[in-house]
Amino acid sequence: MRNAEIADAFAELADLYELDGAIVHRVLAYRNAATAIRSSGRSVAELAQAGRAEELPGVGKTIAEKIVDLLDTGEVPAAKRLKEKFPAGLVEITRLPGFGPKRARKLYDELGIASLDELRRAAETHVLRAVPGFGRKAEENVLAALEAADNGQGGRRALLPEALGIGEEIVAALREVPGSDRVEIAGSARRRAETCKDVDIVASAADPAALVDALSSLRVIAEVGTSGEAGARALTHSGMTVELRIVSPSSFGNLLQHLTGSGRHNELVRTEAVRRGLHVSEYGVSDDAAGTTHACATEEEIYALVGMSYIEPELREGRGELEAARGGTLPQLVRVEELRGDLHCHTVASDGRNTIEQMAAAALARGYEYLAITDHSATHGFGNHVSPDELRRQIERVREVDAQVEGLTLLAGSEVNVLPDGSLDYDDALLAELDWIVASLHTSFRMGERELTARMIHAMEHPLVDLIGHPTGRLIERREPYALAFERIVEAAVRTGTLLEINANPDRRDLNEHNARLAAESGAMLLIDSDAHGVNTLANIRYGVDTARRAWLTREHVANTRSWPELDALRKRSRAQASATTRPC
DNA sequence: GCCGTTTTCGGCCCGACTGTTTTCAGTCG
Repeated sequence: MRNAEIADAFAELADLYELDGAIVHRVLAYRNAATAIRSSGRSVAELAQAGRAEELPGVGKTIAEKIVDLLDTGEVPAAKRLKEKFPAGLVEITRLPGFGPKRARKLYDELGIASLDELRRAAETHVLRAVPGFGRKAEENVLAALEAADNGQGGRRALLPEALGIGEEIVAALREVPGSDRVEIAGSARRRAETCKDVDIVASAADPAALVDALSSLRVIAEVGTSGEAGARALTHSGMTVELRIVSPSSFGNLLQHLTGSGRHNELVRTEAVRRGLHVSEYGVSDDAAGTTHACATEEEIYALVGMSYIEPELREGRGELEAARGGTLPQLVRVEELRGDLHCHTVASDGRNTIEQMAAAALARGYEYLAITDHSATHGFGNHVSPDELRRQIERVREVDAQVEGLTLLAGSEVNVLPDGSLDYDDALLAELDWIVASLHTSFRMGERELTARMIHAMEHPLVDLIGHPTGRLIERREPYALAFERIVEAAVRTGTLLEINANPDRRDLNEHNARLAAESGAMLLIDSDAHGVNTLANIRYGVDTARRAWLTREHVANTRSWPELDALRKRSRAQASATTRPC
């Protein structure tokens, strides 16, 4: 059973306990456990079966036992009992905006409402307002929320580039407004999460009204809802909510920290503060003993007050960053400027939009020292495969351009398909002519875990495969990862010296932050690539760096922070040669 | 239900908003 499935089961159990009236802290304990399970890079099923689930933060004896029950029987016994007690539609009602377990439960007890349809009817016929605590407005809100849900609105999460694009445009415009002081993106976009529900912007300004005016006149903004001195809430034409909050410069740091989150991170910071007799809020850090409140212009001041070094936004997820910040062991996160080359991109030879020359020029303009041209291979369908003869000609063209271009090492590579049996779709003699080989899966995803894992490991054992491209095959919000035993893949990567890619395409970001962190901790070497299909998408590399940073990676973990000769020396074909030449006779 | 440089028991972040009620519970981020 996958981590996501186990996490879903415990998140659902939390919902059910909440409906059942359990104390909030117990419910929270289940939610926290679900989050820890979801973000574990290791297989929680394997961990639990080995009796080691309690190693996960927030998982104690009880939940560890329940994980084993779930694995053994396919269901947590407590969840089974509660599902018999509460109809499935009740949980759906708790997810409606404005509804939680208390209000859903009240309608169930008073009116027997157990589904969204029944709720709609009760609102339409004004039966709802007979229940204490519900009135005219509640009925209107129910109907509006149900309509929004029917239209597929509500709950849509944008990929990071969409949210960042909106946020960066707004920030740039607001910084130009006379009297504006500081303007920053906050929220999940600042943490560089894979998806964002809305765009949060924090500002300080001498004239807040001018900022709100400027926001409402921006091209991206369709309408401004509520607005005032403290900020505004607006909607973009694409349907994203933008939240602008304005404070005095003296507490800019407090609001920025508060709105950057994550919720879990803030909760942990505040718990740590309470232990020191302090209370952290969006307005300042108050001191019980002194009876004073310290407003913080910068986030650094807040973290210093609670005894920690500054924590980069990408790490603020409640995954051990507080302990590291207390102990002074936070990683020096890899930066996009540290990448010296890109080793996965496409040209018109397969499905790219630009020529080798154009890609080389664009790589030079980015300041790269090297670029590998890795078009798709012989069996890549979609009418853009590269036959063995075409690959030979492509290698020649790469060599010619390499000779012409100053300051860039151009590598002749290929993104080779891993066939269902784990073999590659060019013969070894041709592969040996290439400087760089990415092996990826593009077909036959629906194999069982055992077969698919063996298939990928077989490819990794090929002496010429340098890198596994987009190793889990997931597409964010669209396609689940392949059924891989990821820890086996990491073991094989370490054993064979095969690099694992963080594919920076923002639809992929594959490896994800959890897998990348596990791989690095296990001693595997990672590499960040754009997988660009044109000159414009080389810049996508930033999203791969975002994932790497969220995975706690330093430049040491990322192979392409090295020069090409250094990287060349550490890959497995060089190591094999080295061990062959130093072997005693 | 989890957890411990206060604790193996007794805590567990903080504040705004909403709709309802008349002082606040529930929801949200």
